Amino acid sequence: MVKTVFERSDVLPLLAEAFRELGYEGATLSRITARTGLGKGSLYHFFPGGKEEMAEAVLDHVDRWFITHIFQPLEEGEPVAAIEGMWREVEAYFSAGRRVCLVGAFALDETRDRFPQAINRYFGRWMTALAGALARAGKDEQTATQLAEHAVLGIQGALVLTRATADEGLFRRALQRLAAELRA
Amino acid sequence: MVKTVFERSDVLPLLAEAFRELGYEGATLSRITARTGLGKGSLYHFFPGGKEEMAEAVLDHVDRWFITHIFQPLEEGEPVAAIEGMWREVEAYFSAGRRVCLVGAFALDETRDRFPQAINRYFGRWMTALAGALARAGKDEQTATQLAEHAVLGIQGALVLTRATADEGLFRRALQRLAAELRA
DNA sequence: GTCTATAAAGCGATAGAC
DNA sequence: GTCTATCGCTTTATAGAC
Repeated sequence: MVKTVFERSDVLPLLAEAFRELGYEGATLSRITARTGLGKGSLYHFFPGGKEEMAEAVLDHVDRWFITHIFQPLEEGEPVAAIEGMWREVEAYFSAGRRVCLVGAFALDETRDRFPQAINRYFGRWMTALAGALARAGKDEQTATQLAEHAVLGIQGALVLTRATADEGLFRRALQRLAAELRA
Repeated sequence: MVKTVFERSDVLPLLAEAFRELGYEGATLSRITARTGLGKGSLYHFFPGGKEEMAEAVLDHVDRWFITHIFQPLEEGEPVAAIEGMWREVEAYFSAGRRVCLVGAFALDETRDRFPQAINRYFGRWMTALAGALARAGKDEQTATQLAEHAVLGIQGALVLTRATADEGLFRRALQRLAAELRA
């Protein structure tokens, strides 16, 4: 008999994908088991707190990815290059709109009330980091803040609409338009 | 004993609110019962197809509201006034971002695959109607289409971000910015 | 670390009295 | 049209063998 042994870090991406596609309520343990290949025993071994701890770990995992690839470059790097890099990373990460934003999806329904700090922190840091980069790139504070809000909001909207219409071109077009608005 | 008697049309708004706040999976029959005040017997009397028929009826109910208050004015009315009216109606309907878009929420997770036509039709008609109004207001076809996409996407993104950050000012600011972009 | 078996609770749905 | 009782199934979670 073949028995594959996982580490916690191997499970997180699969778990994240399950929550993204199914939502918190829709991601039942049996479906998670089917997608990850791990039995309940293993899942509860890694996440003794059950489903809620799984979602917490996934939110943290996503947050760390964004800190490394998006937030820190915006906060510390050369602003114009960091902003252009952000658009590339976003398009790749969300797979041209086929993939949904886990944090945005959690925000929409009652799942938000389970993880309010994580959700608020993610979007707050994204907007603050982007506004900071825009300010360093020469925008005045108020314009920078408003543009950052506009850009992050536009990404979320593009994800909703891409999934709703199944038009992948929409996501690409939206990102290009948003990027242009930040350059202007 | 007091027994309140409902009609199907009385139930729909309550049902819509439940699906909006809880999502399709999160809206269990017991929670629906608690929110509507109707027992399962009554619910199944009105919706013999069960939960799926309830959601279908709610989607249809929402669609009809938008047709009356947003789509038809955009399609048939004086374009500039209709577009300004749309912003007012949207701000009121979504209650300054406290209320979520049912169709957008359904689009994000696997619920989309239950009601793909309804979801696609809603956003498609919204964008087409708005693009038409923009064209009649003087924009060239391509600009009109792109602006319409941009506006509808922006509304959805504003809803996600408003719920995520609990900042109601964000929704108002976003609508004002989007309205200005359509006027320009 | 993985699995299977099992518990208790909740799920959507149905039946039938009123 | 409303209610309660109940069905069969799935849910999250636990226990214990390996």
